[in-house]
Amino acid sequence: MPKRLLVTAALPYANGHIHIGHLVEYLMTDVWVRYQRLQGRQAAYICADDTHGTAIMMAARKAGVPESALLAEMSAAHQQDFADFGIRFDHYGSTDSATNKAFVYEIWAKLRAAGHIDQKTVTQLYDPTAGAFLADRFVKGICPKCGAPDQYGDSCDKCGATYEATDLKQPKSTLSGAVPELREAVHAFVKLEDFRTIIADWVGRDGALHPDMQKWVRNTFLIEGEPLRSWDVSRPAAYFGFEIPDLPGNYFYVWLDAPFGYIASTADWCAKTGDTWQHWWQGDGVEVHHFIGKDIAKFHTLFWPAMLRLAGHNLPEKIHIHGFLTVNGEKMSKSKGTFIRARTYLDHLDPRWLRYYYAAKFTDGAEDLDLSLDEFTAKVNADLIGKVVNLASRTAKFVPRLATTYPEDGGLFTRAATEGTAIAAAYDAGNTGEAMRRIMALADRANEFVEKAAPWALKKDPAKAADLEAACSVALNLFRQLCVYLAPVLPDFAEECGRLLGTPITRWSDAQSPLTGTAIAEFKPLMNRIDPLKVQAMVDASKAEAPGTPDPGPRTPDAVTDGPEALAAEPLAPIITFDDFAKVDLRVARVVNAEEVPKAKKILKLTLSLGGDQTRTVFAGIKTAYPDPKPLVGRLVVFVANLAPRQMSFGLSEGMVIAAGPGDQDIYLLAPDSGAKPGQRIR
RNA sequence: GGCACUGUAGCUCAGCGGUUAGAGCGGUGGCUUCAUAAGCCAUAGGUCCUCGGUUCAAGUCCGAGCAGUGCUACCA
Repeated sequence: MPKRLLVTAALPYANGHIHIGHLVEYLMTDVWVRYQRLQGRQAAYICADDTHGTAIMMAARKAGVPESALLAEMSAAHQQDFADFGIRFDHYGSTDSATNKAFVYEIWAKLRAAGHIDQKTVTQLYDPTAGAFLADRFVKGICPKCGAPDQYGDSCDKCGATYEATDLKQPKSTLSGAVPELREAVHAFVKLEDFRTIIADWVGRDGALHPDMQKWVRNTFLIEGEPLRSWDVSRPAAYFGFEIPDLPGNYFYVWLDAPFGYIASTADWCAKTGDTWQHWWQGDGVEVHHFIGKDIAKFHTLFWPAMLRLAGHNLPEKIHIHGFLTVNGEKMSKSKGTFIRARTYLDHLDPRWLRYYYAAKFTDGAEDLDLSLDEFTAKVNADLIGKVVNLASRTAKFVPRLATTYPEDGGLFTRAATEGTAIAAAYDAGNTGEAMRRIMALADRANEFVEKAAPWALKKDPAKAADLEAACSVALNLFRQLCVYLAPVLPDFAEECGRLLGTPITRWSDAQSPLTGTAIAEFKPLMNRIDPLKVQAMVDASKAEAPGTPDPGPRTPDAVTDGPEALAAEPLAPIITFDDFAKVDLRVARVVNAEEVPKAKKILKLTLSLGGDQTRTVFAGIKTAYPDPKPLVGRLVVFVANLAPRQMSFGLSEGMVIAAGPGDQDIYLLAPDSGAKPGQRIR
């Protein structure tokens, strides 16, 4: 007996617009849900905006509006973007709802009652200007171990030391730039170890996770002899979220309430339809399927099964985990115009093209998926236009109706009907790419048939009218099969095919028997081919949207408009005295040797000359930006000469070189103008 | 360094113990001109990363190594 399916996609954060990376997940889920429905299964597709947390709070403050205003606007934008890509949710809710609050309060009561909560006083940095405690990522300062500046509050990016944010030297809030002060606060922790067996059993359940992800969870968290780390689920005010009932002034961490948004959104939907949420989350008749990206696997594979079990709900039947999107083989890049918002795509291109291209790339694994814009153009044009649409386009207008008995076709239709089983299995498993390959193979065979039957030749000979009708009836029925198989990906192909052949496509089994005798309506173009110029226009528009990235090319100084992002990302530090500054001895130095360090991904070993026979060795974390050390040799750099030496696993580092930029590829060494001599002091 | 994944035609990938290793795109040559310059046929192109092992038989299983990717560690 078929089970009902409750399907969710991850809840997009209300702090930004949907982009083509998000769409991987919502399209993957949409295709799967549509497939299941074609098979006659009852499926609910539930989503919502994820609304809580510090980031939303700060965005609202910056905009000078209440959070609710921000949320309403973003929810509307999200839903419009999804709708325009043909992503059809049964309900799109919000985690900032009374329903969700009730679910969160309920689980909280259960956690308390069962003794799964620990409370510990945590000394944490507090931003008096913003009036908020600072999560690790909102504090920057000097690493207590190695003295590196500009480090986040949890670990040093330079020496790798991990520490508490309170250990940072000269900390400052990235929210306001204020100097944080120490304040004590009680935090609540869920003792995750209490749920170890539940989690391990669920992870081991056949089919719950892809084997690769199963290994990941086991190797990363379920390590023998190591208890699961307790999970800090509370945040002191100010925080945008639900207040904890028995800890006034404290709020639930966003990742506690966000997943309950799946259930709350279901409940809100059920309230409209007269159904009950229990009908979808409890008992034998239903399976829960979550679609998520690999970045949030931890929350869904550890915390969530534990919470669900305690709440008395079903554990997920399967968590479908996908990888990230790359564009042209690289991470999406604002400056290259490959960070493309859903809306920007829609302004230039047909959403069905992306639906098909993504579908052709989906697998059941968590590997990244590449959108090669050239391949995108070629594949959509060749497959959808050249093979599928063309099949109808070249046969539909020759005859007024389909033959009353299905003609002999050499077994083509039957073979394609049989192939439906394999295609269905591929869809079901999430191997949509395989499904697309099989469908296109069928399209190839259908076009071969048309080629041999040559209806355009038969048309010229009135004596062959019966043959003409037969040929077209076969071709159009093969086309219809393709439309059925493609229906989860391209629902409007199926719809248009229904109109063309006078019989709607409503079920997967419509591909099992040919249509006969129906009148053929006028053929209308189903889809246009992709014009590469439009793809380029979309990329150009995305580039233009990217802040602070003027087009390369000749620039005059007054034409440069530098964006505010860099400063906003890291506000100015508190005022210091000249004496403070004078303590830092900056020197011009020449790189006399630069080499890679074995076993270090980010480190280069630099030998700096201060003139004469004075040299210093520095291990600098700049390799990501300067992968080849050779060109560095000979150039002048700015060197912090009186920084305390630091023993590192590679050797002794005697200072540091100064560079700008946030990290990774964006690191820019400073250089004095020509004429400066190694050893000269910089002041 | 740790854990994992990947390495097959120019590109994207399929094949995961069994005949001469496949598809699509791209290349080349031809045919067709019904169709949104679509389609069909033919053809070139491969040490299936390397080295060992198991087996009657290995891209396909095992071991080691190399390379790439992701997470993680190192990163004054």
